[in-house]
Amino acid sequence: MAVSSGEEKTTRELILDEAVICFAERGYDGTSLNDIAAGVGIRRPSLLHHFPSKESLYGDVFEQITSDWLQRVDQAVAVPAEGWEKVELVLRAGFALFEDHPDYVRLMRREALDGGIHLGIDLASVLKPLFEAAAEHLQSQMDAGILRRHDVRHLLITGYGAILTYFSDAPFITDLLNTEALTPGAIQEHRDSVIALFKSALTG
Amino acid sequence: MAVSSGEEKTTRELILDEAVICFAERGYDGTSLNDIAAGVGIRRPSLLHHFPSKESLYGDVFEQITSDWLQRVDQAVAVPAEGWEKVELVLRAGFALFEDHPDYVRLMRREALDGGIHLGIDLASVLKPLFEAAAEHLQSQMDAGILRRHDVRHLLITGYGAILTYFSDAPFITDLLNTEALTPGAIQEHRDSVIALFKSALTG
DNA sequence: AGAGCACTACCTACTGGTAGGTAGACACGC
DNA sequence: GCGTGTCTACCTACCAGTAGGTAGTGCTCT
Repeated sequence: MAVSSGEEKTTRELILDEAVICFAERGYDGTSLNDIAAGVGIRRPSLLHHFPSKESLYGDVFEQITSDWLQRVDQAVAVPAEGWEKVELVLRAGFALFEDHPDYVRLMRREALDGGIHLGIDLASVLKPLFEAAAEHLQSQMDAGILRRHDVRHLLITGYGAILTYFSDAPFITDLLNTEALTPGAIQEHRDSVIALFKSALTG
Repeated sequence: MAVSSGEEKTTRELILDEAVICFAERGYDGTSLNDIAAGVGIRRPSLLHHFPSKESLYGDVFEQITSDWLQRVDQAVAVPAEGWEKVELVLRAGFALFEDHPDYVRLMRREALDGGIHLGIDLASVLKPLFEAAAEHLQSQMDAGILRRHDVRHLLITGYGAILTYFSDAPFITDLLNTEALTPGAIQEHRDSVIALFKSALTG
């Protein structure tokens, strides 16, 4: 074959990509190694040449996702802003992140659904520092009178639920709205709706 | 055995109860008929004497849940009230329903996650009439100037996500809050937080 | 006797994982 | 140049274990 101008993905990367899709779509138990291997175009034993076990493959998938995730959250949080503007920026960043990676969302949701710890993965320990940082920031803004008072932790959980659900339950919401939920336009509508809701609660 | 004073549950009912727990906890693929049978205290073939297949058992579980659900929703909606009061009543009814049956919530969430249609179950078609009725009611209240204007459908989806998530992701949220999420006190706190959020958006 | 219910024993299909082998790429001493 | 050894990446064939489901037996209660 002629030398390609673009870089080629390694088989390992192809497996990880396919695994994300399968695990997000059908869950850990609903996905067989045969499914993933077939998606890549190899046999199961060849897949197990790259990953020692199904569990370790799942662990690697999860690690990749969380690192992508945390990286983008850090970027979003680093933007200098105050009060409601900052909250809106973070909300928008959350929507942008999920819009780019709807599969990640469904996988995270499945993990949250299966409990704090599943296959050695402790979702809460990864997200807790972010949660606490956000809570303390919001609380200080409320104490300073910049934002209206609320129970910050429950407010954050409500925000988490409101955003995550739209993406994780997208197929269901598509049926409910009679519109494809994951089109940029539909996402934008929901985003603006959520932002308006929180704005009315936190400002004024 | 001596005649018990209370009525005894049939084996079929015991199986359904155990199946709800197992399917909610570990999902359809993660639950084996052996798990359910063991929980009831019988063997798998005995279970299959009462239900022709795993799929039909799941279907019956789901049907029981949705009928319980719709019944209680009808009760809640029937209460005469107007404007914000009505909204608050429905929100409270939703929390009460989920608090009584946290397993139902996780099962529904798994169903929503697996897509609108899974094993012949069409979740959206069951919930859509409710969704539409709620949307039209809210819209008419907004048109009459009783409630502040919002995109009602997106608002409803946000409410759905905010309430459902707290229960479906309870184990995860327990870790996040350092408090058992499903205690009456914790649920009440979250309920009040959600109600305050929507009140600030819909009134004033 | 017959219906209902639970049992043991068994089936096939498929799971994650292993064993062993092969084809090609690369480096080496001669 | 050329064999030799080693490495990677894939394959087929197979393993033990478990899944859902079936057949047939026997107990118990009416």
